[in-house]
Amino acid sequence: MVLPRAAKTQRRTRIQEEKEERILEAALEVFSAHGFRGATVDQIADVAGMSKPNLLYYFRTKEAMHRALIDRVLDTWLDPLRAFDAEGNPVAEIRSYIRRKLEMARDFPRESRLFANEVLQGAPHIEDELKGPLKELVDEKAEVIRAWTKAGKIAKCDPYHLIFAIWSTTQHYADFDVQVRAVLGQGSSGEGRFEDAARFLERLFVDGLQVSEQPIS
Amino acid sequence: MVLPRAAKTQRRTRIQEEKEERILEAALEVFSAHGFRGATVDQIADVAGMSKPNLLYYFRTKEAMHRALIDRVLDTWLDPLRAFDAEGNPVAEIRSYIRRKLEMARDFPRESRLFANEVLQGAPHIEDELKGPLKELVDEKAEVIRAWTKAGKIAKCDPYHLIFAIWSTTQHYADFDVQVRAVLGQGSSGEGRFEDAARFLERLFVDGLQVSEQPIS
DNA sequence: TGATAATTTGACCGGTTGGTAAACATTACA
DNA sequence: TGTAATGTTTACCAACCGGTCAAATTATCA
Repeated sequence: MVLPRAAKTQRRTRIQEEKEERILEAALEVFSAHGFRGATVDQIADVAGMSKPNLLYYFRTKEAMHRALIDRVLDTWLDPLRAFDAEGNPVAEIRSYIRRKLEMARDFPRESRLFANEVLQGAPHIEDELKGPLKELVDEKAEVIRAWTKAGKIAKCDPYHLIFAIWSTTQHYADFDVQVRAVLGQGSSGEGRFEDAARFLERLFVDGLQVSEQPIS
Repeated sequence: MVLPRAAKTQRRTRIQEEKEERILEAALEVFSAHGFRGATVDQIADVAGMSKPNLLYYFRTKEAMHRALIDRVLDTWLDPLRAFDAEGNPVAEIRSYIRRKLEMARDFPRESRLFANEVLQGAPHIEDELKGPLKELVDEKAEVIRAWTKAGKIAKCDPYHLIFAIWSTTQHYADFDVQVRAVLGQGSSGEGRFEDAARFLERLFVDGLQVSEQPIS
């Protein structure tokens, strides 16, 4: 047989799982760094440590690899938003969401850039995911937030733009990492960056910039 | 002479200025939509309405075009931050900066995406600009903000992360436009999006999410 | 073990890409 | 007007890219 391929076999061989794993890891590395068009199959094969035809034995096309990668990563990427709890304390929930998102920007910057690259260029490969599962999840959580504002538990605000603001501020530290580093300079290049960001963002979202304490004098 | 090129001639001919203008406009369109690597010279030539060799007569290489485009756009892109006035009212200055940045995201989304694409992929072509002029400008304005916090005019906060937060939240509406549209759905597809965002962001940065008025009941 | 299926590889292909060479056309200007 | 500089085009190239193919190698299991 010349075309068993992963898709046709009922059970995954040990070797299949291992190789597909290695390929997707390499694909994440390359796609996140160069975008879909900027990435080359040779590059991915090289990072995965196998020949190009061998790689194409497991994923027929570059698009198939990208699709498989998106499918695998999207779910875990949305986990923090799913954890948003309608029953919890509003301010604590938002604070916790910010913290989780920031941790993901720190620990999984490649995943963040994978989506950023895609969305930035018009989301040609993930339009359905955006309009489908993503929108539904956001709609659901926006309703939770709206209930909180109506109950007077947090300040009245547009829940969608609140979510956008949390996304953008946290993912900024993954997507625009080089810029953040360039501006902060060598001094703050360690992990302290994320702790400072966490402190700032928690305060921003909870208190805003209005003076909350009187100056010491 | 076979190599007069723009660089060699002392004075720019009328025709040179016109063509270079058209080329940079087309380059902005294509680079911002596909990134440096994703853009092709043929595409740019097509959008500019001229043949590829003709285009390469004015800019020797794809890189030269990109470089010229960056140089031209970066200055105006940083204008809002330059307008940040140390003598003004702190809260009013920040509010005004947010508004300007949001207007730029609305009116010049291509410029925003041009930089976003570049930075996202590690800023291989603008590293010097980031570490040089950008960092210096940010350092200067951060000092202004720090003075405000020390004087107790606004809440104590890290000025760098404040600037990052304003950048990310405002540019989000340009860079991640398709995602914003997908999540908001058809209903809010008009310009109202930006007015809502402006209202939300002003409130967020000034007041935070803490309840500032008692619920009506 | 032997045969069958699964995996891997080198050679290759057609299309695209950034860029060039040189002939041709147009403009500027003495 | 004539001519030299400037601008434009057609044809082309070498490198690269996604993907194929058939042969070779390795794993599976009766």
